[in-house]
Amino acid sequence: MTDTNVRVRFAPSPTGGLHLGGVRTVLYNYLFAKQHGGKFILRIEDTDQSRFVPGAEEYIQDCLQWCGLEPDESPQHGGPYAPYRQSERKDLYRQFALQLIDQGNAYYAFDTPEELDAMRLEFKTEDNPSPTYNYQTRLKMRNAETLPADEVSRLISIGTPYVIRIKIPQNETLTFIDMIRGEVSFNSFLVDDKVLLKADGMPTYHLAVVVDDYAMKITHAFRGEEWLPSAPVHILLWKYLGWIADMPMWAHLPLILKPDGHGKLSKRDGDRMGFPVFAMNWYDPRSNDLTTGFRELGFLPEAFINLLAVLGWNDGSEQEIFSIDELIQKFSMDKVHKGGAKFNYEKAKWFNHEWIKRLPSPYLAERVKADFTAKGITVANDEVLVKVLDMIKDRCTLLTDFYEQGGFFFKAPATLDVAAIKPKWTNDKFMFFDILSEKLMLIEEWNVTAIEALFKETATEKNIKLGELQLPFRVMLVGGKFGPGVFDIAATIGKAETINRIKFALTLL
RNA sequence: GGAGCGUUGGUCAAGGGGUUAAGACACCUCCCUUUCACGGAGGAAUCACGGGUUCGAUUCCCGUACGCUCUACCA
Repeated sequence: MTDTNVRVRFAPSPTGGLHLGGVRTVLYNYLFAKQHGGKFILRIEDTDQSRFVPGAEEYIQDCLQWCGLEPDESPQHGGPYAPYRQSERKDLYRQFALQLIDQGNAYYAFDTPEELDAMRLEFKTEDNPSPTYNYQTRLKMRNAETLPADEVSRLISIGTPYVIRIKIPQNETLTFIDMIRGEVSFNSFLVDDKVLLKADGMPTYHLAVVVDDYAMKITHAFRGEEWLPSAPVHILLWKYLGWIADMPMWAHLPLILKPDGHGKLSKRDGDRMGFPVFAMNWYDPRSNDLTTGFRELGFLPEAFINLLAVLGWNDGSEQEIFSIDELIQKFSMDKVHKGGAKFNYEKAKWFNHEWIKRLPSPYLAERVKADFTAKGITVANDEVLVKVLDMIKDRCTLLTDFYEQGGFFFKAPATLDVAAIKPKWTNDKFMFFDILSEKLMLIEEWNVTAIEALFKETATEKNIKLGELQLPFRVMLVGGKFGPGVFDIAATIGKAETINRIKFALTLL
């Protein structure tokens, strides 16, 4: 399966946070490249200067790094086909637009935005609510198809703003093989004369993607399903530019849908329903909005990758948990679903839980420590932290849960759930714990068996059922009704701390 | 409106002419556990609808419905 010629790319435009669907596209690109021993390229499609957002490009690179999906060639690291930022390749595109004009496959157009609006309004009917610039309407517009040649030259020479549009043939069937959907075909009569080169001299996506995919020797192009309708434009471009033999294989990925209702999943849905949509925290410098990401919410990159991989793909077996290496080995585009999938946050969390359970605690400790520190807990001894993580892993779904589930090992609980024990509290129980704290003092070998034995022995002496005492003991040490075995907790926090917590609790009861 | 794409339990999905139509998440019941979890056992689908083709269709073909995407000098 090795084909070192394989070259794929992720080509985002740097306009904001990196969406789930974007990361999945990256992932599929990455898996495909690695599987074939090829190259994965990051190319920044920043041809729309009005949508430029400072920091967005760096943010994308950081996300890829966090996910472990680092490109072989990128703006940051360079590569044999640099530059990898379309704004820096600006001059390249014009010559091909001009070539298309020479060949009669494109033409100059001088219509102002207002004139275009007027056209759309004029031709708008009930049957055709969105008229396009096409073989019919172009005859009624101001362009090189309707103006005499000398007028066109004159307009250009006096600096009239113009665009270059592709001249779509009137009736041609355009077909290609999609790696996921099989044969897909379109008739050109419904395709419009897309702008190739904008008035500011920048190419549109359509021109740039074809020129760059060719220039960068891209062999396979994976993108979201929303691009399917513009495929015929791209096919025509590959053809007109004379590169059709080098056109990449395409795969149009199914969309990730809203959990409720229908439609593409958006950042808004996440805000609305309380789950992340972006890979990492994204701070928008224009609106001052901070959007929480999967990373900051406590997701492991391993789990994030895993859940994205199986959102629309599976290997046909019952396996659901895949490491990146397994994915590289097993991923295959023809097993990608055709239909979109609704995003399910509950299931997403389940994947994280599974990964927490599987990953070794020392590894987890590295990722949990910072959260502990930020929340005011200092871990003096890493070994203790690892031991604690071993004990509480099963009850942590997100990395941030470790604080809730394990904080009391390092710091006495700030509040005790006394309401949980008060109703059944008796003076005998008070006496029990009072005596217990004295006796615990005398234990020489502080370990689970010693503590448990002493606890039972004292309970028998006081003639109280063990079950009646364990819950209060737990609340004293933990603060609430949760956590691993009480005696394990006592053993871990140490003699002095255990006694202190009992004594303090007794003052509240 | 048009075009393209899609449609297996609430969700993710396996399967694909003859099956008891896998599995997972969520939910419910029970077991384990004198905490909370983990773990274990159960529980739900006339495979969107209508026509064909066929001895037989969830699976193939054609329609219909529904949904989504696109229909910008945005990607």
